[in-house]
Amino acid sequence: MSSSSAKPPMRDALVAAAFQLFLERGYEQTTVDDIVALAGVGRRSFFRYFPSKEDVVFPDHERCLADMTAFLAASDDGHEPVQRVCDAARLVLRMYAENPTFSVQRYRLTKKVPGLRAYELSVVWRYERALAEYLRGRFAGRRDGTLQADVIAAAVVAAHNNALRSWLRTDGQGDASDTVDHALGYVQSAFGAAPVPPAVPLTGEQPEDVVVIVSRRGAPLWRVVQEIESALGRD
Amino acid sequence: MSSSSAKPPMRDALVAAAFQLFLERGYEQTTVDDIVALAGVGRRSFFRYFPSKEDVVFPDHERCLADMTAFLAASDDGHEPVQRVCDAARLVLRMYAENPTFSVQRYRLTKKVPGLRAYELSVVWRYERALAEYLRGRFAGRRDGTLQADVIAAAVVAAHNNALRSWLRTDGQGDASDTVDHALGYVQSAFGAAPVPPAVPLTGEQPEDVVVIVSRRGAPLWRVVQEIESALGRD
DNA sequence: CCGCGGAACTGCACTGAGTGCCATATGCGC
DNA sequence: GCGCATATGGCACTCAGTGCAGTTCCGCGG
Repeated sequence: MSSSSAKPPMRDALVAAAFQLFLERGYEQTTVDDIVALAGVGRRSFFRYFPSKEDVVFPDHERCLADMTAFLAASDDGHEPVQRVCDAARLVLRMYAENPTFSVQRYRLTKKVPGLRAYELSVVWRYERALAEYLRGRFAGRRDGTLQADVIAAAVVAAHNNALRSWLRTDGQGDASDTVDHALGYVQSAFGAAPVPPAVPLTGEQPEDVVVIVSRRGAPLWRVVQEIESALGRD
Repeated sequence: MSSSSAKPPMRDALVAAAFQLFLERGYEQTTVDDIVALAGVGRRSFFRYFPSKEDVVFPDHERCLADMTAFLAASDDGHEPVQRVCDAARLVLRMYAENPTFSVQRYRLTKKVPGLRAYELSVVWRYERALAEYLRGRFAGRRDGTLQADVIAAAVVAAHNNALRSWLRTDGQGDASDTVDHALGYVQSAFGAAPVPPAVPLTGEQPEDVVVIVSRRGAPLWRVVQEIESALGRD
């Protein structure tokens, strides 16, 4: 809370002016000079707040990435790693959900402008790296630890983005959390691992190629899957 | 083979001149004027062959992406989808393996220059989209088909990149295929690969809060999950 | 009230990427 | 030779981004 708690109103004015122009005349048709003219400030000030023209479209991702890094750094061994990175991804969703209309406007922009899509990729990549680095640490001893970390981080980000986009396509109606929970649940069911009071796998006297698993109705899916995996003797 | 089989020597000369300068003085310290001066051509010609300065670093990705798209388009229902996208990813690896020293030089460049990393991301993203689009088509009827397509595509790309990078870090020694096969094997084991006879959900006379699912030992995990979901009556 | 130092802001000139337009060359069929 | 298409070169322009110097604003001690 030391570095960036004070809000410069100029920053917000620049963002507002920029989006107004982007929406009415397009991103590439708007020059930085146009933005600063509308905001009534000097051109040089723009680049003091935003290192590039693209940055004004993602004004809060720097802070969000810092939040995510802090969140992951505050983890301990009690946290299930996959669960933890899913929760970290939810931080990003929360940021989007805080300003639905702004997020939807930005979504429409990035969907149309290739340059902004490319920039968004580099932003998302930094989230993904943060998740992967955390997982690498947690999977340190494991065989193929870095491989698993990279793959799981990519899967979490992909699931998150899939859900986020489908929410954005609905103009921010409905509950974004539900969509994302469902998508992340799929990832957890694929890679799942979780510290949980167990469902009970019962392997009775069955024909050799079948396994019977009994689980609670209403139990979370990933938990059921975990039981299946161990009952099937997977690692 | 119609569009781009004839190779303009000028293109290759530009790439050679560019990399010579990039390696001896760095990417950002080299201007396009420097490159065209060394290659002995006009500045305007550079931008005829490469839409941007970054493109000269990835001269063959456009062709490779086209190859991948064609490869996926030539698929039929006999191909197991996950297997197929893994094979498509191997096409990219093959391109890298064709010129190990060039690939290693480029890797060192992209590792150091943020602008090139960002550009590489947008290249990789297009591969990922190609894989995801293919999977979306194959998963068309399936519940959460697009979600699964996006996640699996991301996982395949992440695994491929993980293996590719570790190979590049060894200066291109050893067999890249082995590394990538292993990495992709991990993804296939997580998302299942083989086409399998269906599992049979049996809901007998159980106490009300339990469900019994019988599945084949060795069935792919996603298949089991599907059975579970429908047996639990989820939507 | 005055001066003073620092921080925020502005203006200006400069580099370099990328584009549009037109001129020129080179090749080829006739 | 001519006409024509294509490849290339030259030039001027826009715009993003940077370095530098000047200015305004504000708090603070005298």
